[in-house]
Amino acid sequence: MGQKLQSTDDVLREALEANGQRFTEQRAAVFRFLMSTDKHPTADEVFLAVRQDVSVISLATVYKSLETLVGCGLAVKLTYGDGSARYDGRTDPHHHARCLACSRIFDVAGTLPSDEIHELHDRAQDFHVTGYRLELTGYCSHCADSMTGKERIRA
Amino acid sequence: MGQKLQSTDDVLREALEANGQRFTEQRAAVFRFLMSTDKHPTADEVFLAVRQDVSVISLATVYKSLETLVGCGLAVKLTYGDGSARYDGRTDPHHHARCLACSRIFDVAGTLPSDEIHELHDRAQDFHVTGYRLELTGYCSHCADSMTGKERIRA
DNA sequence: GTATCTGCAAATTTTTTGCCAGTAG
DNA sequence: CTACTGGCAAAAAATTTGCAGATAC
Repeated sequence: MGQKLQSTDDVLREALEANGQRFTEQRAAVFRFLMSTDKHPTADEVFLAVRQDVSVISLATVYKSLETLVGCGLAVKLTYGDGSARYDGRTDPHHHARCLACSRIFDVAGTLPSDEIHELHDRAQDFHVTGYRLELTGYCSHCADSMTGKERIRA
Repeated sequence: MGQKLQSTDDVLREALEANGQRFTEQRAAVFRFLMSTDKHPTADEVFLAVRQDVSVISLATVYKSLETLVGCGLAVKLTYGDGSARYDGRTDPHHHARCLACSRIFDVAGTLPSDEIHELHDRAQDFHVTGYRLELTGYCSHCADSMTGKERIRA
């Protein structure tokens, strides 16, 4: 709770200033929550969690703050076409695994080996690659257990 | 153009029947259009294109048809959190590259080498992997050309 | 002091749904 | 025949926006 060397708030303040934006309590609360969870919350979930932390914040501000964080490279927006976008506060390289049954998203450590990344750069001719995103699909252990095995056909 | 052995319609009919669904002219038109383009159209774009082909079809039906195709494994739904979902009729394994400037999506041939896929399976402990999706981000040649080089910072 | 940010409510955009008539099998 | 589909228009869900007052710097 106290101030450490380079607290979460400091990281945010620095990133915001680098992008010519101001540090506000609302943005800090959103950022703190994102950093504190390995869930991948929707804007609405962030809103519900953060409103307990900060007395007042509106959903619109949460949307704006999240967009600001993404713009500063402090968060990543994930979409799956099933309802709402999700936000990930982890900025170190990692992958995601999404359960096709319960839609939860799990982190998977690691990155592709650099030679594979080079290979991809080469294959994407005429395209200047700056990043990539890898998502596994399948079934989490919980959902896999509660299945007979017959429904697990569609990838 | 004419009917070959195993026409596009036949493929569709077969897939639909396998999933206990009926073959209809609307679904066929949507499917034909999806197969005929390497763009990655939104539902609305499919609607606009298909309504010229088939005399009457409604946007709601396009949505329903696309969802049916996805359910039969004949199309893939892609979302990027910037507006609408996009649909891809190519079902052979390939990757996508998305331009951060113009939002267009390009196909990138190939798959990950199988040892890398095994590696991913292993790393995603307790998760039954059935598939994956790899997306490159960056700038297409057209957008890269029209940039000074300074704006190309954010990945 | 001033440009930027927040909150509110209204607007937009995208997608889904209910219901009746039409049609595939 | 009968259940599944399509069309329509209305609803729902998610996200964005305009503006006035508050706030960071």
